[in-house]
Amino acid sequence: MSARSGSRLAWTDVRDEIRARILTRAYKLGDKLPRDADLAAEFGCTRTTVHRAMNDLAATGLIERVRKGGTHVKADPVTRATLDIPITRLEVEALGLAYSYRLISAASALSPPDVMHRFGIEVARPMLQVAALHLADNTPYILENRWIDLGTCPEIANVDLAAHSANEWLVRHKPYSRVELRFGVMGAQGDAVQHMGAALGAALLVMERITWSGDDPITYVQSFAPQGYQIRAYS
Amino acid sequence: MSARSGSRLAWTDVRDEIRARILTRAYKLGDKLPRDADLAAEFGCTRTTVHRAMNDLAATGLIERVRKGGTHVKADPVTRATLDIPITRLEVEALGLAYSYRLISAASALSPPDVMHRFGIEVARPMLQVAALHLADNTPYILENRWIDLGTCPEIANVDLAAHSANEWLVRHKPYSRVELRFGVMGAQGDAVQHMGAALGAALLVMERITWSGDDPITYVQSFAPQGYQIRAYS
DNA sequence: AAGTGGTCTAGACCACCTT
DNA sequence: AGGTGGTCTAGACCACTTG
Repeated sequence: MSARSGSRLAWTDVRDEIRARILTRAYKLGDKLPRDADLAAEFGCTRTTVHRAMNDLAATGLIERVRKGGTHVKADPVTRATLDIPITRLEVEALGLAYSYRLISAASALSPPDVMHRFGIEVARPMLQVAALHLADNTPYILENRWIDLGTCPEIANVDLAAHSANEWLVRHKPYSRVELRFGVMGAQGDAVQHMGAALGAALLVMERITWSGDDPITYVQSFAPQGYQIRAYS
Repeated sequence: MSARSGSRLAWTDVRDEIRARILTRAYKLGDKLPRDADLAAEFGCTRTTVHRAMNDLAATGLIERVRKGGTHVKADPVTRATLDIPITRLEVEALGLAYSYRLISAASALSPPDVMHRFGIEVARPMLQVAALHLADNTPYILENRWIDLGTCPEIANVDLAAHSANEWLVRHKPYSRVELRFGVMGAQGDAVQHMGAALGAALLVMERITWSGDDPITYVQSFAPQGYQIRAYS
């Protein structure tokens, strides 16, 4: 146990000790762990403290907890990590590069089937479609093709999208309650070739972001980044 | 407030109410929120319950908490999401496809500088380099180029890597305490062309995974996936 | 039906950071 | 220096799910 003797036991100490037992295989994959109450007795702390430690381990995907079923070390561990995506302008500036932004087009239209599918809606809704290019030191950084729900977000119609990116405006003015991200890859074609100066077929990272406020669609963005762009996640 | 009248207030109700106030901009970006104790009084619950609700919101990146400084709605929100990456075999099988695996090469070597850099170590260590191909319905699914630390993980030398993928063996036998992931993109070349049957320059998703047990390196993998491969994250 | 984790209260003390 | 969030205890009740 890593707690300094004399000091009270912290929940992180309990967590680290349990994790250590799993790492050293004192508890093996699939094993059932003692009940919270028994661990609390062993560690000389409250069940609440053990509970918090176990909760943290469950959140990282190392263990699984089921009422009455008890706590088990996961038999098929998954690699779980957390991903932070800042506002694109801040991301560029954090790299020490000069940010600029160019509006390509903005037009109202009913949501096409693929966009409806992403949002999980059955009926087409009026949306604003915005294409824009983010640049770093005048080099294309991210090309985005975005759909914004005009029902959920009517204010966007009055925003000067040539001056402020929809990315930044939405993040600052329309907090979401749920988000889904998808990452993939494709060869450059069409707009990407035209606006990013990419060679036809050049490798592009494709990033899709879908956000909702409750069950209401906010925005769906398809972003394209050239080779060299990197996304980081950590545990 | 969404709690059924008569029932006790749950921490999720408090969280949802606070979140709703942020979404509706009753609390604006950058605003300071009331002290936990005041919110507890308003909601008629304990400070502990408010604390748990606020902690959850802080974990999703919506608010920021500082001792003595109080709780603020984040002024520069980030899109935060969680990513799960299963064992590759299970991922393929979950798609309803037939999984197979082919060992390409395995050889001991001292860690080269780029690998040391990924692990954040200064001194070269003996490692096992393993190249392997995962297939789905006999089509190349993921090509991986892996380095395994023989100091942290000597047992790997006795594993029949032609029969079991290092991916699965490590995940099952060497739980990590920390992981870092990176995603990028590149055009196919060298091994990718040779082993995946990719056209030269074809877009490939590059996924790097670095794991540690405490401060000890476990493995560094560079994985390549062809167009069509997709990674999902959610909040 | 019963056992296990999940949550809430009430109170206390602590640690950290801002003022 | 003082206020705020962070944590721990002790006890109770609840909810889910398994045997």
